Amino acid sequence: MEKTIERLALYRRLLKNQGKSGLSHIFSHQLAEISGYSAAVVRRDFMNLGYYGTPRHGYEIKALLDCLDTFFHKPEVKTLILVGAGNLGRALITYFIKDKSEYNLAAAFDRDPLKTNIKYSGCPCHALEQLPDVVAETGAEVGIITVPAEHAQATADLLVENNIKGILNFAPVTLSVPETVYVENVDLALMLEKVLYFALYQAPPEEASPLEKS
Amino acid sequence: MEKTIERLALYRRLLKNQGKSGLSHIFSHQLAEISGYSAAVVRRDFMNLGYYGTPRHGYEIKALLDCLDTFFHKPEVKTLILVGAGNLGRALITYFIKDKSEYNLAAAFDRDPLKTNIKYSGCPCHALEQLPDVVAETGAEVGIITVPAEHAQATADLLVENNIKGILNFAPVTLSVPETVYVENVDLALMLEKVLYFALYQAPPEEASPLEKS
DNA sequence: ATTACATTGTTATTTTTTTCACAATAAGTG
DNA sequence: CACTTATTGTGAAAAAAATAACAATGTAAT
Repeated sequence: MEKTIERLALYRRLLKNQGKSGLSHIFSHQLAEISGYSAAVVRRDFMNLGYYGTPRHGYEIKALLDCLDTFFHKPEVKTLILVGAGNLGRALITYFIKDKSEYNLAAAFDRDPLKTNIKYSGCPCHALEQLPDVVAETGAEVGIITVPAEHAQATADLLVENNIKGILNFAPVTLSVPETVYVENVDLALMLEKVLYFALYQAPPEEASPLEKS
Repeated sequence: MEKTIERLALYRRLLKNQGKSGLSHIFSHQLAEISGYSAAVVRRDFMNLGYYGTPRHGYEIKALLDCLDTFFHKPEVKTLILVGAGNLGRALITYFIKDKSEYNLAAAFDRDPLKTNIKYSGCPCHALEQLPDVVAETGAEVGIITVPAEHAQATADLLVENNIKGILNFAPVTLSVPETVYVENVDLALMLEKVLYFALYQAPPEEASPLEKS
């Protein structure tokens, strides 16, 4: 159900934006249109979620949103930390600090003294040594890694030692962590490589390719 | 074969780094270890690629890399552009400009005059109006979108008009483009949401969950 | 009421991806 | 040269995901 959960998070955001348009209901094919998936996938996802619409009227946006919020435990605001205040790290601080109501980016960390004891977009950046204390005080449970590749594993180890349960990893490294810790890798170079491949060397939807079974 | 191609790009990078260690051969289980996939997946991927190893010796790294380079058309250096020189955009410029040998990030663009006619990490940033000329001159084929959500579709339209064939989109918006254009979405907020969900509300590998079929 | 029908919920099918399992292979050993 | 063994290549099975198809539903129109 991993794919379904990814899409549910997307639907939730789309519906929150859509809410502003004043409509009270939405059809599976409309959500399909704006999400880029098919109507059948949308209906199946809601079936898995356990939310039911009505024929002719579709899904009631408000109730559906409540259901999605419950699914994602949404009144709870979870606390995050970020390690690595380089260019990408600082950009992500700015990116995530905006969503105050959804997450609480409590602090950033860096090993470089020149980057610490400063606030970036209002988020305090501490020395790495302070990570255990800050995690203990703030109750942070999820960490974002934006350190250079060579320090990524050590950073992950530090996070794991301090009871972080989930990691969003931007370092181009396969992290080794206990299986109780969830890691999601965001490998920018590989994503670009994929775009290059499919955009330039692959016929549009599904035509001939070197890998095709003949 | 989409998943296979994603992994092939990863193997390629791992092997390039591994190359420094001086070893001439590698086993499927070793590559599995460092890539985080299984040995069976690695072998099947190479089978699909059409590269064959030898029992007892495994895969010859140099020849395998040559094969992967060919697959990804690697002597060719493809030209990229980036639209949206905000925090994230500038961070990505720094990120991608390093890989001179793999890609050529020719230029960035922004609608804000304060951000244009400057170089970021050596990459010139122009006004949006100059995009058609710059694309024509540089032959850029792939674009990176890092503009705010409300301008993302207009940016995509502009890229498409100028014959861009692939887009790496960081705006939290489902872009609508002709199906001859390949779009890869990188939705940071959704990825964080996924980590939160699986890290905090989901038993480690595959245990009970609200979505589980009972 | 009755009818028509747009839309849902769900089953069945197909496709894609992963896992399993093992015969085939070739390198080293005695 | 025969024997052992680690490893590959791949068929077959399983699992996951997407697609197709359609009966059930309930709304609205007549």
